[in-house]
Order: sequence, then C-alpha cells, then structure tokens
Amino acid sequence: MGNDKEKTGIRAVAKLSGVSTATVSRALNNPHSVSEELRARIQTIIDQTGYVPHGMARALSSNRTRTIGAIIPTIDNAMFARGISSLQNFLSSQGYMLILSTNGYDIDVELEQARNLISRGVDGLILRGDCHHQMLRDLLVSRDIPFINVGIYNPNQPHPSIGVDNEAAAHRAMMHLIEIGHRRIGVVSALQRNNDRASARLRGFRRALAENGMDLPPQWHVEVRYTLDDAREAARQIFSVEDVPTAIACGNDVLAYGVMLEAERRGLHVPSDLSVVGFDDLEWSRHLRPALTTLHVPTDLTWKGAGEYILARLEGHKVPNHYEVDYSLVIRESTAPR
Amino acid sequence: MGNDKEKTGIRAVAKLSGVSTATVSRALNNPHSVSEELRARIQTIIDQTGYVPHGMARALSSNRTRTIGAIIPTIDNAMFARGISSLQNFLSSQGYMLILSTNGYDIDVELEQARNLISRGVDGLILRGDCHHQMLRDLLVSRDIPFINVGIYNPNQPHPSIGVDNEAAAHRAMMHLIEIGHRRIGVVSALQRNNDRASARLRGFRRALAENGMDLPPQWHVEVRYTLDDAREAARQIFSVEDVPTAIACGNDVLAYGVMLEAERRGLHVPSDLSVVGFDDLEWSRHLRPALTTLHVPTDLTWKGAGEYILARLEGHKVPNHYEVDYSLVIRESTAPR
DNA sequence: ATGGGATATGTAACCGGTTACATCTTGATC
DNA sequence: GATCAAGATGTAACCGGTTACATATCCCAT
Repeated sequence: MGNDKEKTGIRAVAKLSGVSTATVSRALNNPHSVSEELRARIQTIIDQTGYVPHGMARALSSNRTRTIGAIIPTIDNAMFARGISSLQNFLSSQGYMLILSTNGYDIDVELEQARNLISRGVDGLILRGDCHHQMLRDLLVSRDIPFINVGIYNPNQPHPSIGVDNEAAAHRAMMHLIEIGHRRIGVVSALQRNNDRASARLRGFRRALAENGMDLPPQWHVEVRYTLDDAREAARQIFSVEDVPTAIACGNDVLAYGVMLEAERRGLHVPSDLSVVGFDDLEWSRHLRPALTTLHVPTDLTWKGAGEYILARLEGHKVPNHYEVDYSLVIRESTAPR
Repeated sequence: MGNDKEKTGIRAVAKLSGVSTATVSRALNNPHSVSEELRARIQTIIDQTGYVPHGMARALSSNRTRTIGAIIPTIDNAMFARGISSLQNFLSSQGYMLILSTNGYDIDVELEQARNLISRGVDGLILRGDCHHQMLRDLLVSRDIPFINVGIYNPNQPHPSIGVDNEAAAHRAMMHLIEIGHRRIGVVSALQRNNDRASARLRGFRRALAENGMDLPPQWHVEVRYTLDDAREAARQIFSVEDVPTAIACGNDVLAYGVMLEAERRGLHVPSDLSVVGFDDLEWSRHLRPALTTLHVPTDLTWKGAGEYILARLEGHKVPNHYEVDYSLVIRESTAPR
C-alpha cells in the first residue's frame, strides 16, 4: 500500500493525519492559519508518533536557525561565566539556542571560529570587546549577520556595542583612591594584547593620576593574565621594590584577590597598610575578608542586553546601535584613608 | 548565458572551475579522491570567491553535524566552567563544535532541552550525572545517539558513565577527619533533589561515620544550594547550636569556602577551632587562607574523556562504557588534629 | 587485441522541511 | 444570484549540499 519513502518525518505525519505536508508545517509554525480541528488532529498524531522536526531541514529551507553564536576569550573565568549564563537564559526563553566558542584572546582563532559558526548558520553573533580581525567585520557585513560587541561602550565606532565605558569607570575607581588621600598608587592590569577593555581601563587609571599630578612609575605597574597565580606574582613584584605603594588599583577583581592574598602573606594588612580596589564586582568580592572595594559592572544585564539587541535586529526592528551600561563604585573594606 | 540559479554556493564554484558539484564536494571532504590538478584549481576558485560551505545543507544530506550537545545544571559554577572549557577545547581541536544548554537541576527542562538539541541534529550528547527523565534515555536510544553521563562512575548501570566514584571519594574525605582524631563532625551538603552526586557524597560521609561508631545528628547536617550565601547560612545554623562540631565535611569546595568565611567571622579559627574539608579542588582552594584541604577531582580530564568517548562512538569504535577517574585527597591547611 | 580492475569524473536523486502559488469554500455585498 | 475578498488547504519547486550509480580513461595481464 504505502510508499515506503513516507514512513518518517513530516510526510508521515501528513499522511497519518490525512492532510498535506504544507498544513502540518503551518500547524507547527503558524498555528493561527490552520483550522482548530485540523490543528488538534495533527497534534494528536505528532504526540503519538513522537515526531521531532528536523532542525537542519528546517534551517535549510527557511534560512533561519534560531541559533545565536557567541565568541568569548575563555569560559574559565567567573566574569564570562556569569554573562554567558545570563545570555543563555534569555535566549532560551525566546526559543533561541546559544552556541559558544572561545578564542583564547587570539583574533585569528576568532575569525576561524566565526567562519565555523557562520557555516553552521547562526542567525546572529555576539563578540567580546572591539578588537577583531578586519575580515571578520567584512564577513559579517557582507552576509548581513547582526552582531554586537559586548563589554564596551563605543558610540563613535560604526559597530554596535553594549557595555560600560571602561575608561570612565576606571577613572572613577582610581579617583576613589585619590580622594581618600593616597598619593603613591600602583596598578595591576590585564595584558593589553587584543584586549581593548584592559587598555581602556589602564587609560582611565592613568588619566586620573595625571589629572591629579601623579604618574605611574614602571616599577609600580605590572601587566598579567587574568589568573590568581599571575596576580600574586605581580603583587610580589611590586612589593619587592624599595618603595612600596600605599594603594593598588586592579584591572579586575581576580587580580585584586591575588594582590590581597599576597599582601596578607607578606604581613601587609589590608586596608591599613595597603588599599586595594578591584573591577567588575564578582560574586566573591563581597564575601572576601576584607570585602573588596570594587567597581560594580552589571555583567548579566549587559549580556542579556546583547541578546535583546540581536533578536530585535532579527525581527527587523530598527534599534539604536550603542548602549551604555551604568557602573557604580562599591566601597567595602579593602580601601581606607591613608 | 548563465543560469542565474547558479550564482552562488557549490554550483557556482563548480561552474567556475569547470567541474561538477560532485567533484567540488569530494575535493572538500575527501581530497585524496580528486586529482592533484583539479583540487588545486578548485581551491583557487574557493579562495577567490570566499565560498563557505552551507553547514545546514551539508548536515541535511550527510546526516552529520559535527556538533556535540552538553546539558549541565548551570554554567555559573566554577566547577562546570572548568569542565566545559576543557571539553570545548578538545572538541574544537577535533573539528567539532559544542552546543551548551542548562537545565537548572530540573529533569523536565532537561528533556525539553535535549529535544531541542536533537532537533538541531547534535551527533552526540553529554549529560551531567545519572538522574534523567526516562523519556530522555528512550529518546536517545531510539535515535541511536551516543551519550554519556559525566561526573559519576556507575559500572552497574546500563548507561555509559565517566567520573569519580563519589561515594568512595566522600568516604575518603571523611576518613581524613576521623583519622586525625575528630569525633564530632558536621556535614554541609548540596541539595539532593535531582542530584545523584550530592546523594552519593552524603552516603560516603555517612558510611565513614557509621563504620567508626559515629552518627550524624540532624542539627549538624544542613543541605543547601551551591552558593556562598547559602553555605554561610548553613554554617550559621550549625554554629548556633549548643554543641558545635569540631570539624565539618562539605559536599563541595564552594560550600567549604562559605563555612570557612562564616567561621572566621564568628571568631572560630580554622583549623585550630574547626577543621574543614571540601570536595572538588577548585582553583581557588589552594589560594585561600588557610588553604583548603579537599578532595581533588580532575574535572578537566573527566570532561575531555567524555568528549573522547562520544567521538570514538561516532567513529564506530567499540569502546568500554564506563570510566573511573581517580580522585585524591589534598591535605592543606584547613584541617588539623583535634 | 581483449578483458578486467583501478581511478577519475559527471549526472541526478535525495535529505526533510518551507512556502509561493493554485484551488476551493464560505460569507458578505450589491 | 453574481461578484469578490478572505480564509483554508493542497501541489510541488526549492534550499545547498552529498553520494549512489553511471561513464570514461588508463594500465596491465592474458
């Protein structure tokens, strides 16, 4: 009797419900356009047979995958984990899926990963920071794939961005140390290579110092990767010079943790001997002892906002290209007047 | 002249190189089967035109996506972040991509997410623990999709698993406290609901106590979620009873951090007043002060191993179903003889 | 010279959905 | 009753690759 080519998939459902494949497809994607009765009949068959639509086929013909790609430096960092988690929840709630990819701060790898994601048909792409391969931007523009740079605020750039103004925020953090009387201030910052946020923060620190007639002597400035080990090593380096600063501004909370741990090990009491200010306000920061004074950045909102932007673009809405996220200084126990 | 339907995609490349689509496809997927000369000519055209294969179309016809799905409770947890990062690196190195999904410890959500992933054509699936919806297992088996439960070792179960033997490991951790003379020992463990690992660890703790003639009075046992706040609350609860234990075993390092923080705030010195042992050995644990005595679990190896298993299955190899990962007790500064 | 195996390439069906277009119904309007 | 718009449903082309099968070529053994 039956054509053995129609034992599975949408054609099987169609045959069993006595309708055409078009109707089944419509019942699934645009229920309103199918009569109540048919819709119910089709749904019954679907439940009975356990039919699951073939996403690839759907993607091929509709040219939409309901999948968003994100490329971040590394997952193994509390800050990203938080943001990704938030983004993931949001996308999921909108029926989208997130594909995650990491570049290890290498823009060539990033380009490669982006090609990969595009080939897999992501509808939109979320990138970290503003430091990308030119070919990547060209690729995205030429294929008309919406994307956004997250973690920065760059209204003058042509490319969409969402995040805090890192330079201004860093300036604010440094000003706190200056306001409470510190005059000898060191900096532990992240490596600037392919990390525009790290650079912007350093610029902010420097500007605040300069505006107040101070400078940043090389022996008080160390650049390291975002790990506790490296941060401790940086602190060791700074503490080893003759003339130790009375405060240290850090480009990131993790770096601040490292500095505080190492200070404690050296017998330097925080904050009476050394004030430390961080950046990001990870969950840990308020639990530490002393609790870390830091610049709060609403990471979850930022990433969710990035998702909202992409989805809005996909739905054809005309939306602003740049979003500034508010930061705030959270003063806890790790800073004290000189 | 030209058929306007062939301005793009593989047919365009074929036309420009003067060969058939089949040859282009073969040059890409099975280079060895195409003559040196043609291969070069085709590659030139590909480079010139910037052709990127359409992954969806490829997936549809080849029925392989080179994509692996993973469902974890939450990304926002250092333990998972580490494992995912490791898995991601491995898969990426093998030309596979990872799609990540979270279930928030809810097996219905997990089933839903799994359907989603399957509909997107994942070639294999990696799940956390052994606590899943029966329909999920059925679905995977009926579709012949390789999968593995990670973070547990369960040689008696029919389903593949890789991880430490949580019960034995917890037993080991508790034995350490007993060996150094503690007789009044509390436990802060994770919620057991839909978390077989938490249960196994608790069983291990209990067995060690029982074997040594002790029990776990209710007022010394608190179950909480995996957050610092909850862990501190748990510690507060235990410290509030008349008779405070001299040691606390924790189901997880994060819980141990919370207990230590709270102890310190109460003026209890660790380890002289209170010994604390953790579980997992996150990166933080060795940096804390006092550094945390904990049960080291090689998370990165475990997840990478899960990836290796799936890929081996996909390549048709016949491989063992269960892999035990070694744990080890790392004695640092947070435990001391009574 | 002939047959057979190995290698290289082309033809076109196929994967499983979506959707433009055609067809048919129904109800309202004149 | 005729006309027409709106709504419901069916037909089949199409998305962009892969690959089974057919065909062509070349080399070597008989």
